[in-house]
Amino acid sequence: MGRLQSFDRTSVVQAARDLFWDKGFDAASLADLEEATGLKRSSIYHAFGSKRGLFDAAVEDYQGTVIRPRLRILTGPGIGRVSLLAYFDDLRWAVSALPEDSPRRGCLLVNCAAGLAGRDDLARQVVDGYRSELTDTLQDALRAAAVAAGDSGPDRAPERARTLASLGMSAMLLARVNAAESLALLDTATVQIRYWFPGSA
Amino acid sequence: MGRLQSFDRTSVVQAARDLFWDKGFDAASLADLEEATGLKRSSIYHAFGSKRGLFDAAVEDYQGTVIRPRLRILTGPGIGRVSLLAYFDDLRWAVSALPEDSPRRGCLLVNCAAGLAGRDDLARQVVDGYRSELTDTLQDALRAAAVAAGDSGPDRAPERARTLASLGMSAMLLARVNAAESLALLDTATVQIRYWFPGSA
DNA sequence: TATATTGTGTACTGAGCGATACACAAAACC
DNA sequence: GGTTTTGTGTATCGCTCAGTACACAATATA
Repeated sequence: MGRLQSFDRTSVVQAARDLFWDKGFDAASLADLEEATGLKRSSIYHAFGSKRGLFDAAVEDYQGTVIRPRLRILTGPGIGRVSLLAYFDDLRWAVSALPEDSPRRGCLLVNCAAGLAGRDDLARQVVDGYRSELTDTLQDALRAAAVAAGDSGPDRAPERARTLASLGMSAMLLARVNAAESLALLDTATVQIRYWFPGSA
Repeated sequence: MGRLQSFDRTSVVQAARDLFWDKGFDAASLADLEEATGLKRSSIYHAFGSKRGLFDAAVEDYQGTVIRPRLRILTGPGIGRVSLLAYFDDLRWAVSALPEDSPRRGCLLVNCAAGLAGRDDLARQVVDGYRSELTDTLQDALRAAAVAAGDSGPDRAPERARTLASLGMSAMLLARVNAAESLALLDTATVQIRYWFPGSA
């Protein structure tokens, strides 16, 4: 054995994550990453191998700490109408709670879709995995809501799931361009859900 | 007077446009631009002032040759249900007609939203202008369709316009990640339109 | 044809990039 | 405590970037 790591890996990865979230992979320089993480580049390269290695770790953290907890709302208690509304409410909170210039505006993976994913197969797979997981989870919740509402008509869940996923992704896309319109898109999602599944609230 | 420009400005701008469309502002280098346009950098700087100047010219061309002609479908003959379906049909054609590795996949402005627009106010304004023009135009067509259908209920045009704009933008976002899913989103839009305004086709 | 004006080609600049070499520091094991 | 193993700091690498200096080419005007 030898010397031990003197930094907390998680907090370093999350500092890098926030920087990538803010500026994207290309625009985040190693100098920026040194400043954000407090590490010298030798330590970064020793621990993560490359800028890309650190980015991949940041994406993994993002999935674990941002994406999955959010998706869990959809599958959690009240799966169906309630969980769908809670999901978009959570998204709405995330967009409106952050200051206009917060580094965490929007979605790291959505930004990635328009950038890295255009020329990097791995990034493309990650983004598409997120998309399909979101759509599938929305679809399950929509089916549960339809069952609870006694809806016995044709299965509209696939197209409704695509519509809701689309509203969520667009809202993330617009979060850094026009926060008010981003919120309007999320409100549109809840309006749709209430329209499909009329209820008390 | 002096020597005359020996190149066709429009074709140069469009070559640059396609490169920016493909790689984005940052990833498109001046060496790439020289190769794509056939111009040496002295000529580029003489004619456009800077890389950004060429980019702005490219965006302007993009709006004039891609965005506006497409929006004109929505306001043109058959405004309402027909024009809405034609619009998404045109978008669908654009996504499916291009080869998997075409430089023109997706939308220059949508890519810009996740990249440049995050740190550049001018780019942000252009992107938001596009968004609002798209939404407004969709809303007009939706109102026309509602009138034609004799729909006298509450005005659902605003939320429907947001939903359709969202589907269009998401489809552009996903065009480079998963073309099949991009098409599925566009199909979802036409399904919605047909659902809102039942008709013969 | 002489001159003024403008476009083009070549060669280069300084700055910033990701990545690395290597000496040194520190902790676990014998 | 000496040795081995591993983390950290400094200094720098080679490269690419956007942008520029300047000579030369070409054409409209006088």
